[in-house]
Amino acid sequence: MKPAPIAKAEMAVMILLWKRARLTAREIREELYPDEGKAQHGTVQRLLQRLENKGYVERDRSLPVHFFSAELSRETYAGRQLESLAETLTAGSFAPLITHLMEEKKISREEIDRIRAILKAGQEKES
Amino acid sequence: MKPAPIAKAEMAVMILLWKRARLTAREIREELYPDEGKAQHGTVQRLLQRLENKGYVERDRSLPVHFFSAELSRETYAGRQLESLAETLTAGSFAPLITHLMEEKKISREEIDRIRAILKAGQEKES
DNA sequence: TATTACTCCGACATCTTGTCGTAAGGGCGC
DNA sequence: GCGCCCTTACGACAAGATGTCGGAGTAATA
Repeated sequence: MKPAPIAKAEMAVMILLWKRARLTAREIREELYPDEGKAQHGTVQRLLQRLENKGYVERDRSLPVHFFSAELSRETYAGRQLESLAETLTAGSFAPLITHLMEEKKISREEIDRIRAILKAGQEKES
Repeated sequence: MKPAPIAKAEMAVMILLWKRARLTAREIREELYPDEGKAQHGTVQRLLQRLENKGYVERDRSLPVHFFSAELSRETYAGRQLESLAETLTAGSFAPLITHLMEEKKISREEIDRIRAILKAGQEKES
């Protein structure tokens, strides 16, 4: 069972929910479709429903007006994507990915410092 | 213009071409569809054509039987995917992605060592 | 009760994807 | 030249994903 993908419009909803949790459908609609033209209510409800089915969004039904929160954290999602990327491209290892980013100078000096610190800390805790 | 995605069957072709360059359509078909049932020739040609249109595969037409090679390198593709991932999820920075991998122990000790070495080398060359 | 707001879900149009079938062309042996 | 085989080029299509509405049902509110 590979993880269900998150489509473009769905991702917009997730990103919103990662920023501010416990939103109503109305709030989400106002954020995503500020034009406020037609009845995009249904659209947002649909997206939320699909995300709920995928288990990525949690719906609080205790009130007639539901509240929505992200069930899948941004970190978990990012991790899964990275793993899947590494799996298809580099037999599951991450070093080659980072190597290329380094060579292309896509990582800033500050980023490198931070990552090194993270790795060092993680390694020391292991021992 | 966002980079055109590589679909599943197309990816299989790319992975093959990343392994061994300059293949004919026939060789690719034999590799991907060993069943050798019907006329999947057309399928492979289609995939190759689409990949060529996307600029990911190069076609050598100098002989009546064409030779195909990957135009997009695995590394470049991986880099783009990582960047796009970082862009949507972490405002373009990579440290949070790696942080989570560390916490989830998804990176082996050996990987960490290798990555640290890479980062260190890159940093020193910079100075 | 009339109004308003919300949820639920069927329905579609559009795209993408994987797949075939077939037309067209080139080389080769007869 | 003719037929045969292999290849390329490409139209077509079914299935699935996606984004979007609209309308039915329902609950609170006036």
